[in-house]
Amino acid sequence: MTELATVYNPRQVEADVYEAWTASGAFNAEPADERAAFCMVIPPPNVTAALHLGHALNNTLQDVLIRYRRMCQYATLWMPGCDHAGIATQTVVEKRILAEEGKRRTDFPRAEFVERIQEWKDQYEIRITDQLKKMGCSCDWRRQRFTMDETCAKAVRATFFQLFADGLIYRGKRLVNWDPATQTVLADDEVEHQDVHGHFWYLKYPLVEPVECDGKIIDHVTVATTRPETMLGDTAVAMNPRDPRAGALVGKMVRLPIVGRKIAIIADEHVVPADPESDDDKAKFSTGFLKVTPAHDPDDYQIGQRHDLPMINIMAPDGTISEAHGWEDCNTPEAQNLVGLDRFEARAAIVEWFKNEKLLEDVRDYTHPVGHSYRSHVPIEPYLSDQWYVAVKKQIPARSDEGLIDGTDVPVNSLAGLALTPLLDERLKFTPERYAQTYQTWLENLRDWPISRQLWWGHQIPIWSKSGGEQDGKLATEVEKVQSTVMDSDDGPITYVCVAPGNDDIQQQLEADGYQRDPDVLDTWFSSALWPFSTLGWPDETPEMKKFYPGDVLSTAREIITLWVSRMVMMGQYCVGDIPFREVFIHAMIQDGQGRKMSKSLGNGVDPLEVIDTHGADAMRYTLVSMTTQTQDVRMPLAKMTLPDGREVNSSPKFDIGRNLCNKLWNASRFVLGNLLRTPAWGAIRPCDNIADAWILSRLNATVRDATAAIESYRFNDLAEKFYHFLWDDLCDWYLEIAKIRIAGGERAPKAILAHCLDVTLRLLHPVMPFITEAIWAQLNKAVPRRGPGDTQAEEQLILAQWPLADGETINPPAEATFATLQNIVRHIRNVRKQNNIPPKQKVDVLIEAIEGLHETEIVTANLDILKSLTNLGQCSVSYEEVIPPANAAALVVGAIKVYVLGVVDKAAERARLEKQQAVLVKGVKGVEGKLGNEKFLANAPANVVGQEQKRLEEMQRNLDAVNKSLEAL
RNA sequence: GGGCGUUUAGCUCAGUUGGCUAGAGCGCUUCCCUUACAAGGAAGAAGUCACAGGUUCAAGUCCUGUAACGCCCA
Repeated sequence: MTELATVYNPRQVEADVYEAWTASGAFNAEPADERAAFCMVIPPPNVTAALHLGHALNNTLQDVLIRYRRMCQYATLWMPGCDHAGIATQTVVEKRILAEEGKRRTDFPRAEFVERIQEWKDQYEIRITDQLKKMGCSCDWRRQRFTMDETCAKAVRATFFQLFADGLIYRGKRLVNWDPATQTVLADDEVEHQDVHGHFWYLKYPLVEPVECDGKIIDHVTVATTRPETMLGDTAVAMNPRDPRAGALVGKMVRLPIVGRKIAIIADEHVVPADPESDDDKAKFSTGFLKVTPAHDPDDYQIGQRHDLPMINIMAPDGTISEAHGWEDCNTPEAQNLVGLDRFEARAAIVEWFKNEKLLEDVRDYTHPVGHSYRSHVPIEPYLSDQWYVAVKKQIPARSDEGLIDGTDVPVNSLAGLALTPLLDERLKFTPERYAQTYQTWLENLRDWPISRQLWWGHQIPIWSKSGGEQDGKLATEVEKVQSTVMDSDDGPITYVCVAPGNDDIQQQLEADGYQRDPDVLDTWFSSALWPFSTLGWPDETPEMKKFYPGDVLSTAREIITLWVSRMVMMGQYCVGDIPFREVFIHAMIQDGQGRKMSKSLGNGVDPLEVIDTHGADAMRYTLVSMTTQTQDVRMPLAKMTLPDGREVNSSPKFDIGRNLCNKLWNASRFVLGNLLRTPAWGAIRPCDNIADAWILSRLNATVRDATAAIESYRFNDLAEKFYHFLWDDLCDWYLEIAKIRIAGGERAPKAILAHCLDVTLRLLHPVMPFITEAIWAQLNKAVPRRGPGDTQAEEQLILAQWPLADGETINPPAEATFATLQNIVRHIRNVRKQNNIPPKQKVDVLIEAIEGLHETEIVTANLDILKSLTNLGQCSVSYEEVIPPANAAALVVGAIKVYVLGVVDKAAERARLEKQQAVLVKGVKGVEGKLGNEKFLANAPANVVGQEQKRLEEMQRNLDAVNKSLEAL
């Protein structure tokens, strides 16, 4: 077989094979296909950056699933595409333009800047697509989508309009997670909590009039705070009503330093009384008095709501102190001095002021978690801001059931309820199951979803507004195209109009009438949530929607369960009326060799294309699949490797596993292909007649059975392990070696068995290792187009071939047990040879003592040639009489068979070998005897376990006797 | 603070409903370039299953607690 090189070279194979798949349309999904559908959507990678190893893992697993289903003859669709990733992409491009051109976003007209981001997107979309293709991903590329393309945009507009019409979208002034660096609001889950080493500052607030309390005159109260700068916006001081001082103090007034504002002392349960001995930091550091800043702290906001306190915003959106955003009593010179300072500068200045005024009572170190922007990494500022929200726990109009989901405050017919119900009904399943809890807890505690983002890159919010409350008559007539509402604001009533997609004329009319479009864009997850059906053409009733929705499986990482999975289910239910997938598979996170997240800043990232360069795509895929266990993290020790072209890249020796397996498969195939001349038809052979044939076919079918079960239950590592073991240990180490001997002896049956085994192996490995298997398949088709039961013509392309079906009748445990006897004899003889330092090339003679008529005996006598060849024997005779152990012979016992290896001269070595065995056996016998002597064991253990132990004891005893005899004979 | 995960051979990890004389790959030792493969073959060595209790005839596996590391949520 000269056509195949002795070492597998993926570079020579991968591009051509991928091209062949594309050319034959193997990836294409057709809605008219009458077979059952199987559909997955790719979790759209962000166009922000190229794919990393985590993407490689996720997309490999998806490709395994889709290829498996394709081979099971489903009408498969794997929908590809990318996500515009609003804030991330805009930030990256802004940084780059600033670095390269020294220009800021605001130096460009909006359309022009968006155009620049678009260029970035185009470039990375191509790069990402290329990466996926190199990995072998079998997506239907004709259908590739982008979350901001026209099709997806239409779905976004339609969904937004429907939500608006249902009253589920509202504008609210709320405390939001504000990122002063990127100047946008973030959702709760976009905030990362990090421990920060900070301080508690103890500030004295003077009472307007001193108060007598417990016989002492009090002229001030002391509040403890980690954020002194917010004191400018304080509108109360709160204390716990059970505090003994509450009677004297609640209702009294305090004069706020710097500002001079008079604020009241109020009573609220939320305040933790001071307790220096407490383990709880809140009590330990508390003074019993809490400054209340409703506009700058979520807890204070709640207190403000309860006590109807004013909310004073003292900051500008960029995080500087400002009197222009709701702070009206900024009159004192001290306060004016602070205006314009950054929040952290203001903090220092205020602490300094308190110190100088002798109003700083104490400073204590304090480490506490602080929310940071997942994007800019600056501390989040709780900020009062107007934003659009989606009401997630509001009853959806025109839906009859108004109850709550048991044990929650989630209405069945709210968006959260729509996402939660399928999980509780078990229509939606997570693998591993534990992640269902994450999903459920999230939804049960869900708060309204802020969807506006102060960005330019994204879906601009389709709302036009004009101040004034007069309802335009025109607007009320066409409710299918236009919906409007009037809301109050600080500046009086404002009319908001939402326009359905495809009504440019109405939009133009509105703008002519003085309406202005909201400049903000939608949260990226809004469009991502629609991905499973926007990509299929919803809201139009396309053939794709009919055929492929709902989809089947979503494969993704755990950190995305709340951000994305929950919202897809929510919107799928709301928009289409069904869940977007039945199963969610959550894969592990790949860490580096030290258990750290892979990241650019640590320099421990791995580019899948570089792994493909060092090891090949199939090797990468196999290794990733074999690492996919049910745990949540896997480690990938990294190593620098040098490519033939001199580039030094990050890769990992772990990928050697896959590369070695590819090479093994390649060479085993070379051997098989080189031995297929005059292969008999399957119908012409009798595989049951030969123990090795019966054995390998049993192993083959058991492997098919186990591998299928593994893939069906997402046990990817199991899948990998099963076929690895079959290919390497069973097929190559044993069957191939035996086939060599038999073929050399003129037998032709092994050729048919080999062809069939290779055929099924290729099918089995194909989803994981598509390139190499497809390449070998083509060669096998040339050599033996008909192979295996039925002798039918093999499919032209492996990618479209039938997944193998395990034939239960061929799985043959007795044959496997019998073959194991042969294997054991071989292993024992080899062991004796090695332990006695017999050179590999030196033949040794063997005398076998067997009991006539036993099945084992027949098998051994029928396969003496194989035995001789596998262990390099000279003479090999069989005796049915008891043999007197010859001198210089090593004795072995395998079941009822005794083997004497003759002429073993190294007495010391042989004694060592026997004594070691003896020790193991003595220990084993003791252990089992103990068990069998225990009445409770006999009474309680199931009969088969007891029987098994008895059998084991007999066998060990027999072996021990033989070893003892041999030792004596020495 | 709440939830989750991990701890098994030098390294990376398996170990389904308890039945184990605890497995794999890499690495290690010894031998072999045998006409599929040295990215290979053969034979080996190597583990107090984190720790402490408990349940059971039987615990790596179940229960309780402890410790270390990590992740998510507040």
